[in-house]
Amino acid sequence: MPTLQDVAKRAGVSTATVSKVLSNKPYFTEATRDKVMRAVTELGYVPHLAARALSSGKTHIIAVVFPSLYETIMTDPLVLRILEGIEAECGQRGYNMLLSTPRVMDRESDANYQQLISSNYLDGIIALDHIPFASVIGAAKKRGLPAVAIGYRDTPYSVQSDDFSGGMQLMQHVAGKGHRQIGIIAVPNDEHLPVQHRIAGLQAGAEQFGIVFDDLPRMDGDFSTHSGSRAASELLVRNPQLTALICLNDRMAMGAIHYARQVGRSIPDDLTIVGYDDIPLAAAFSPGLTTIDQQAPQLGQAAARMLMEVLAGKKPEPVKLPTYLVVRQSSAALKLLPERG
Amino acid sequence: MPTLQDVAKRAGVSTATVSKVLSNKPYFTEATRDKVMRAVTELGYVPHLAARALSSGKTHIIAVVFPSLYETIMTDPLVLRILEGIEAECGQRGYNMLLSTPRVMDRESDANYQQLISSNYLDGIIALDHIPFASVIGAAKKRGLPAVAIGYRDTPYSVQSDDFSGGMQLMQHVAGKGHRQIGIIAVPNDEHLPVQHRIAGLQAGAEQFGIVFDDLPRMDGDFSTHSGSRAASELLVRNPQLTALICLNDRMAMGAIHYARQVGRSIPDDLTIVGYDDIPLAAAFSPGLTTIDQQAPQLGQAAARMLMEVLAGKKPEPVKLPTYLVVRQSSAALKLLPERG
DNA sequence: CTGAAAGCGCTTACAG
DNA sequence: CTGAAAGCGCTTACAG
Repeated sequence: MPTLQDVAKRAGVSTATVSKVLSNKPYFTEATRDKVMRAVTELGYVPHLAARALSSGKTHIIAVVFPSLYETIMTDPLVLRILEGIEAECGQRGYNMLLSTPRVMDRESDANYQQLISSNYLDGIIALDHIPFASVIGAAKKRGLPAVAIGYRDTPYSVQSDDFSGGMQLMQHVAGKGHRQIGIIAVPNDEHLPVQHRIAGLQAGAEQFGIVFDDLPRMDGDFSTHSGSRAASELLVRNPQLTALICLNDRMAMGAIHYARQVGRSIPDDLTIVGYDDIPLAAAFSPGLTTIDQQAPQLGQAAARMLMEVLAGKKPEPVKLPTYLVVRQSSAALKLLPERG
Repeated sequence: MPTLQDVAKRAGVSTATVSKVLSNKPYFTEATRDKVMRAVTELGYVPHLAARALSSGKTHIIAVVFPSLYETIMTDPLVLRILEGIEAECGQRGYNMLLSTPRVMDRESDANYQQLISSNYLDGIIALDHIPFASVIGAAKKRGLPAVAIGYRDTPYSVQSDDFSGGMQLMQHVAGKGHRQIGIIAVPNDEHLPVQHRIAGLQAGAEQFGIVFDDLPRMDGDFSTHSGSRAASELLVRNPQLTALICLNDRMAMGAIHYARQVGRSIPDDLTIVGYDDIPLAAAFSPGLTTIDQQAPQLGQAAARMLMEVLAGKKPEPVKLPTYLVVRQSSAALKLLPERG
């Protein structure tokens, strides 16, 4: 492989000059540039990134960190959509993304992560920092690594989805359809920061309709479809009067629908079920899932863009992205049942 | 940040010795090792990976390459599952994964990719090399970069799913249920190598049942749910006699089911629909989707393991992973309709 | 506008 | 078993 020295020799200039031309530093004449560029193409020269990294301190690699608590984060379709947004932005700017998925309960995995952020391999990180008791951004900050959090972490640079509004929109939709007997399927508050905000939003929405939120039955899962089925089962068995279930992600909603159908409930005639996230399959599900679009790709893109600004020495403002209610077929107005007796 | 020199000074040895201890080269005394390790922990030393890369030629980074033809590859749940397998293996071995998603029809994106594989940044690559006319592995081989293909590319190192058997299992299941009027929803053969093998498998399966495969109506989509709906619509409008649809991925199958229900067909009573892949949501879908489990995580893991062997100087044999039929509720035996007239 | 030279932080023969 | 020294391929003040 040809080196920068080879290029310099061929172009008849110094390595310093080649370096400056390649990194577009001022100033050199057009003639020099031409000579250099010709040599570059003739030789098929490609910069040695490790060498460049060592001498410049810049690697053009950013890490995308998706910590996981129990199951691997890779089963979550939302992750892919966020990645998509990050990738789009990084690709354009010539940055590469390194994927890191530390399991926060696993000492070895965590040690790997600590190594990585101290290794001078990374120009910065973007972290989906959702787990309350295990901040992945904190460690990066301590090392002085530029970092952007997707979430509610207390860092200078963060992008958030407006989970509070999302929760409120969801409750307003369901309560607005006349439902009062509403079951909540969430995850434990202390495991997921955005869920805390969604719950607060649900609560605010409930108040508007005179519903006492704390009286609504709630069952927590772990975001998996399976846990959604299980939670739905427990809720419905204990509270047969429920006419609607609000699930705080789409996969649990799909699991809930699956269960409800198995026991003969028809969605939405018998039971309204709504989700959160608007993953790609929410539209294809039958019935189509009413849910909250939390703009996952835009979230990723905003985070990447923010990190690029930080790397450029700017001080970008925090970003909060709006959420949108997407109404499909899994929710319907409450049917007035004939009075009993 | 402390350097290796600092460690050497503190431990009272040379940098060469520290380097050897850290990389576990023979030979040094236990006493030396202790001195060095103590200095390492006292100083909180972490190796500078770019420096190490420059002098050793090893980066401990491998690229995972998912080329995409049209839409971003990131919408495919299968991708995440393959990544999961690769990640599991790499994490254990101390390798980091760089994600690269070149759009093969986009010159700039492709140029980025070419740069990356020539940049000395990568110890090797794993590529999902499914697009017939655009080999992503070829470029890597030319650069002498160790590479493992997931797919049918003609390279020394590859792992494949047994798509032929998968196709055959699917057809055997459907034809075995008595269906003869079967519609096929695929993607164009010249866009996806595994699909060519699945089609061949379908054909072989059909023959066993005396079905002339080429007479079966076929409609191609692009793997998206939406295209599945559209393909189902075209097939069913033109061929109302169809009693089963075989779709070559789960997302198109879900789209097909969605459409079929909208026009009043009941699945599976009225129409059998099967998919391929067994993505996580296939089980939660209603009805549960009959499909082929192509062992995506294992595919990724096998590829990563194979690459590690190549990097260790071995010459691993190609791997072909079996497929499994997963029977759920979307397929049923053909009902004998009352004779006409 | 251009170049000589030092230096980034490691690893690796080589000699002892 | 240990160390001195060269070298990996760039970038960056600095001088001119």
